[in-house]
Amino acid sequence: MQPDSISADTVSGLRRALLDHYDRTARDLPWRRDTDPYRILVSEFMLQQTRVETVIRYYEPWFERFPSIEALAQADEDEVLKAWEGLGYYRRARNLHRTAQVVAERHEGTIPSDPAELRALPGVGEYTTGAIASIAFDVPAPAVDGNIRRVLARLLDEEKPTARWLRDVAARFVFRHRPGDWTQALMELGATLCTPKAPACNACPVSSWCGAYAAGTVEDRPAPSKKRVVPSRVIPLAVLHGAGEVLLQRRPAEGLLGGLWAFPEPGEVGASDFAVSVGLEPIGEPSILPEVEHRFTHLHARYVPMVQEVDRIRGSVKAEGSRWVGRGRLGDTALPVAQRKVFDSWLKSMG
DNA sequence: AATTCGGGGCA
DNA sequence: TGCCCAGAATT
Repeated sequence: MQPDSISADTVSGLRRALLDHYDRTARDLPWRRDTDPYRILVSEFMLQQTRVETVIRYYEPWFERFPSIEALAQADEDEVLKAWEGLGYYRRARNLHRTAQVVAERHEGTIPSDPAELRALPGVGEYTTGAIASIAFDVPAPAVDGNIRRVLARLLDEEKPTARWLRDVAARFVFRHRPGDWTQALMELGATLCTPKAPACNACPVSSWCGAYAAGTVEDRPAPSKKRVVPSRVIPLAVLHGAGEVLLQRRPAEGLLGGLWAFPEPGEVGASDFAVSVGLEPIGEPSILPEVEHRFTHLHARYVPMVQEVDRIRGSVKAEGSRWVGRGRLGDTALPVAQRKVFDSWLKSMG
């Protein structure tokens, strides 16, 4: 169905029914307590491709560390990544940090309400622009996330909603009187009733306006994307330790787990040879810790930790961006989940 | 338009 | 195991 073929009566009836339902049943989420732009900004960054239940554990602690956007702008990147540890998509954390700095330097510390200025901030895309503008500032800007995409595709019985189509439909549906609540009402519907599988159409407040419901195609809207084969990779890790500490290395800023700390990946080289290559003197024979399997979205990794004790007195590391950490001395070292498992496994092996 | 970015929860 | 989640940036 084309966006411009939606009647005005349909739009207004649908909006009223959905907002009434939202007013009665909206979940009490931490970022719905107020519309402080900094709190909304942080919530939208954290919620990118991440479930509400996951974000809740990180949300309030974030503001204890970084109570204001100025505090965030002045924080060290290590501390920012540590607060983000385990949340994934770590570029978001670095972008949020940079956004805070841009706001401090170019907007006098005030988050802009203008969509064009929001869109120019690092890590703020089309969706986040509309979400922040509407929720924090009551600007009637459309926003389309995964939930809203599904809801709109079903309402208009559209099998393959393109980005253009979604923009047009969302813009047509924007509610000028309550832009933020409207954005959230659509997302809430997708998260609670209009779910990908087994949607609760019998409980849906807008089923009488739903094209897919009328056509009996709800489960097929939108059409599933074609699946890709996820490659598997064996990744050896060098667990070099001495004096009760183990060597970690900062990963490059770009690419997988960028900016986080991890065990070095020696490639084809053995653990003892690798130790020598970074200026360390091996002590005794290398050993192996249990494999750690980890499934990234686009990669299935099998980490093979190769342990090698080294001399901490006679040698010193030549590798860039490395640090020694021991039991309970991780400090602001942000470790990815799989690396944390290897670290804990090493601790256990040391007694 | 297609890829690359984490991690967790659930059928 | 497969799927998807309050997506953005890059190509």
